[in-house]
Amino acid sequence: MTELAHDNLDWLSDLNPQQQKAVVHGDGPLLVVAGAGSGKTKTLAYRVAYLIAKGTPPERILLMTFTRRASEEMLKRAAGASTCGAHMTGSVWGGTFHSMANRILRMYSQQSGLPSDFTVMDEGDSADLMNVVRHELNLGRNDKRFPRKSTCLGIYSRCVNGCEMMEPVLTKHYPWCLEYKEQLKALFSQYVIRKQQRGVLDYDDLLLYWLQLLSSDAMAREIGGRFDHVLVDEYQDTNTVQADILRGLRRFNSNITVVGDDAQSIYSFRAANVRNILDFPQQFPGATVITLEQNYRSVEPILETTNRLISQARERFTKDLWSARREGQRPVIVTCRDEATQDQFVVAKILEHYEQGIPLHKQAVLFRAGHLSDSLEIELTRRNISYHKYGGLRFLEAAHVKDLISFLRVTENPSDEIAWFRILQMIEGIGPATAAKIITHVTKSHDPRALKTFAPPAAAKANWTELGQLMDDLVTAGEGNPAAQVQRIRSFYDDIMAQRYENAQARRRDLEHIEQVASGYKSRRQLLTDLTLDPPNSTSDIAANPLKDEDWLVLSTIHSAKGCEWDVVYVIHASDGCLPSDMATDNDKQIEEELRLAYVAMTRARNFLYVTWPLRYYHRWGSYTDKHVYSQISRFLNDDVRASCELASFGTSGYPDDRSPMDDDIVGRVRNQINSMWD
DNA sequence: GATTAAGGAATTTTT
DNA sequence: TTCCTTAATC
Repeated sequence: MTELAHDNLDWLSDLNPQQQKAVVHGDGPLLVVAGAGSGKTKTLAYRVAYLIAKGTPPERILLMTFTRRASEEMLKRAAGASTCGAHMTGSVWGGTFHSMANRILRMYSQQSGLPSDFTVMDEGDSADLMNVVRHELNLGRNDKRFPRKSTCLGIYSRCVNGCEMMEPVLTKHYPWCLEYKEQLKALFSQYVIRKQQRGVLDYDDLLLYWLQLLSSDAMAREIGGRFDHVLVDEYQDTNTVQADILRGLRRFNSNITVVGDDAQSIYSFRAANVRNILDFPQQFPGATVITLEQNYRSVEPILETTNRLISQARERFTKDLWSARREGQRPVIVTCRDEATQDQFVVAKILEHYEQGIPLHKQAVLFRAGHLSDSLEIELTRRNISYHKYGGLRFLEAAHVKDLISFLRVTENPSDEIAWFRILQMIEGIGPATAAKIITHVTKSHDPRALKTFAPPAAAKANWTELGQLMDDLVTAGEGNPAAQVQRIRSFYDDIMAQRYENAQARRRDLEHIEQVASGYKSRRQLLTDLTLDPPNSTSDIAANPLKDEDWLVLSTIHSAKGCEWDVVYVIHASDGCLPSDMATDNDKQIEEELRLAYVAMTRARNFLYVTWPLRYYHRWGSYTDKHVYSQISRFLNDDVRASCELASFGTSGYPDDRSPMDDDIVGRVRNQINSMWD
């Protein structure tokens, strides 16, 4: 490493030999297979710092991560590690695939055939638009079994993200929809046209348009040529379109670094494809593969258990991980009498560790699905233990929040019909039919102020002028100062909200939070983009900061816990049916993903790991009886795994049974290719 | 054409 | 229980 010495790269000595090799890798494709807790973030951060130190201008580096927070975190570490400083890493292109697509498509909107003011729909809006089109096409009129809107969108999304035809997608994932194949094709084809007419994109379109743009040599040269190095984190969770985008970006330069762990691939429901990481060496010929196997996170006994757990998987890159942290408590598997007992156990342990000096925010409770923490949350509230919940039902999906945002959206893009629908239906006396008429009227002039020139039905007169005035004010306010616009909207919307929904007080607080968030933005467009592409993932994230220095416990879905670590981890509801989820036991592939999910959950623990499962589940509805079913322990906690753990029970007597731009043609081509997918 | 009432179906993970 | 669609009424 003579080279390092004369460049004063002393800070590299922080790394182990494998990490160092990855960091100083020269040109050409590089795959870093990084086991859980093996210093993956550090390695990627240091590589960014190294590239900059070696003279790559930061704005010529593209760093793609799973969340924006992850990229901010990484760049902060890069700045801290090296001598290059924060001012350098500040200009690295960092973010998610979707936010990067948004940025690129804004720059090249003309070449993509998109209006410059296009807006991005979230999933709910996309499903609503799908539904509008479905009714217009008269599909499944009197057919109760026609797939529901979210299922339709799910099928569409799978086809797009997995680059697969309808037939195999339906056969594999939606066999009960096979008989609707032709109707779905017609629906999707019209859905695509409708989005183009309205200047809206769904999540999938962001990737799809980006990929199509790169299919032209000229654009691939132009866009790919902006970056000397492309780095991708969590590569095991990318889908086929994303892998194709990377290949498109690297057609004329092979500097690409991907980091991931095939044992932690947990997003196949979003069409993520483990093959991307397994086949990387074939897809990018000449790739160097480096494996990181030393775990810095967990104590040895925890690692012993998680190694045994993941050994049940069939195809893997990674070998077993080893830890230098020898001493430690073995994981504890706790059988509880029922859910309430499980809550009692978890709370008691949390307090016990807290007394021992581990603050709440260094402890986390993990679970498979958002609702599985409902009863625990009630218990925590009762005991006055504050917590932040990540994942599960999201803030932006609440009706009143979507209502408010709709006003911003139509101001930004007056053709956004789903947003208009929401707004217009709020007005007393306007239903779907009148709303549709108004939308046609407003869309014609592409100006929200055109509302005033529409004669409303008599029943709607009262609020009509007020709404017109609001739209006037919003247009006049222009691009800037979105917080003031939110405030103006609230003055109109507050009464409507109070009338339409219950607990207006709580909802009002939500809207205040939005205003607070908006105050951090200079442009309305940027605010809207971030709200849809990078939504706050904990309700308390967006809360004003009165509780800022208070200590809080973390509750999280396993998916949202990816990449995190805590001193103490509680994995609750480790019973068959919850983990693996009943919804995902149709085939081996799904079950194997559930296994990886269990692995991700358990490898988040540094010092203490508790895996709990309730023996009885009471029926949720029909609380008048005490009917219950017995559950069995998760099939993943087999004899081998259990042999490495302590077994305990709580509230039960004894341990139960085991059974337990250059190319004018691009515009047309992109459009044609996207449209022809459904012919 | 809008609103409300009643009946029926379903129930994960997230950009 | 909740969400969503459909049918009946205003």
